[in-house]
Amino acid sequence: MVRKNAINIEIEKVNFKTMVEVVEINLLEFLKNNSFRPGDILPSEVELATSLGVSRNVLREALSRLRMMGMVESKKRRGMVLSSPDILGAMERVMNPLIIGANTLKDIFEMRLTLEMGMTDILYIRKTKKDIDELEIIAQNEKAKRVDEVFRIKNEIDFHGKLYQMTGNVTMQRFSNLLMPVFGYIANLEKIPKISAVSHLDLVHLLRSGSREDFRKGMRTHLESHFAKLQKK
Amino acid sequence: MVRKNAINIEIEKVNFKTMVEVVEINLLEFLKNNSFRPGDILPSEVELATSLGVSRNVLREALSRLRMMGMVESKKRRGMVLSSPDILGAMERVMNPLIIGANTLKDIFEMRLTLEMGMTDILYIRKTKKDIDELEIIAQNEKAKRVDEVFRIKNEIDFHGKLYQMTGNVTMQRFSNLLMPVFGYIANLEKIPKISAVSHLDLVHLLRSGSREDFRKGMRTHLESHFAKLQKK
DNA sequence: TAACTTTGATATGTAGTACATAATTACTAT
DNA sequence: ATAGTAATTATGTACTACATATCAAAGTTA
Repeated sequence: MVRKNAINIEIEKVNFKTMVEVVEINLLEFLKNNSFRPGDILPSEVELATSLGVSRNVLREALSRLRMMGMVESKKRRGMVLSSPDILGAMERVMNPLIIGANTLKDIFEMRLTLEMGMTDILYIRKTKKDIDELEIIAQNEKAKRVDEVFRIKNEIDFHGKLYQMTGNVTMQRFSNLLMPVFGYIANLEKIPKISAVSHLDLVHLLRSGSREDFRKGMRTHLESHFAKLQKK
Repeated sequence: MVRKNAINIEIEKVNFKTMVEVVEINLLEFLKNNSFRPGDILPSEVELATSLGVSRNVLREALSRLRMMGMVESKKRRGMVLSSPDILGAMERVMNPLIIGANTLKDIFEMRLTLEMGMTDILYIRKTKKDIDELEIIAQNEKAKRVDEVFRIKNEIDFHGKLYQMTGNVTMQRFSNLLMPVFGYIANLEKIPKISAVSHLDLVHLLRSGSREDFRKGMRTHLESHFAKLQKK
């Protein structure tokens, strides 16, 4: 390949893809274009490799990525089958606040606030007495315990985690579990004020006998310190 | 290995991990335990392979996964450096409504509703006249165009996509872009009613001169048909 | 004939070798 | 001292080999 000038060189470098990356893209395209569905059996590794014109090595490195996402499962002799990917699986592995960029951390924190402000409607559709009772127990526990920093964060995670669980939306719940470490990390950095005008226990009572609007406003007040911080920037 | 009974066999099968999976976990642990930070240089492939007791082949299949997440970047001779992962990258690749499980699709759809109900506060912090003007143009466009099903979905995506963009949260915006195909897919299946009590244009006006509460209620009414469907189940 | 056993074939999983390529370092000659 | 060149090193790709699990078919026994 001839390199004509600096600009071309730059473009080449930016656009340069290893064969593994290319094969990964081609595989995804192949599956989409041929309308593969979960349960369908893929061609064997050697077939794929030869038809893509790469070594089995490269093909397997690309397949390894699909396997990580749960999109491909394989058994010896039976071959590979396409399956429903686990859309959060990959995220769960890399969710380490220490290596994620600061901007992304901020974004994630805001998403958590957004989800909790928006969960009211679904919460009111799915809430049960049993769940509210359990939530109340969590909220009461924190009063009993020592007002320790570590415990406080744990309580915060327990309480809000229970709320997510009450939505009956397992994907949202798992997503929130990813967000929690980030919350803990930021809470630790920023030393969030210890008291809010609306406590967890207040929220429980609102959820039990208040209107949707009441609960939403309560949640907004409960999260006020976080929103105030956003406003400053 | 002795197989005592059916239960043990089952347990063995569930817990069975390939060496690639084990190495992937070990690598992530290794990086976490040794406090690697973005920019740090990893040991060479041969060093890692020998220290983990596997072939370079297996190691590279595991590394390929980290590379996919953007967690590892490598240049010839220079070696591999740890970098900030792209937490949504993997999700973007597998977000194909046709292969994602029905339950997950439902969850994703609910998350979209939750985010849009919860985005009000951040929207009011970040909104600018310029953005609202642009949003209005989008809302007006849809009146001009033919009330075609395909166009309707496109408009819906344009409008709500613009809202996400207005939050200034690129992660949330990217996330919403993932949700949109799912929305389109479900909208196509369920034949969502064409008119809502609160139109896009109404929302624009609320956002421009109404209070937070006004906008939130407007959005709730705008999404009513979706919430009504949730209630039935 | 039916049930069971054995054997063979096949696809994935892992290891190892080889070599190309890019980039850094060391060396050499002027 | 500096420009140019050679050696070094780590990744990227290819190929071979073989172990292992599993399915299928052939063969065997009751």
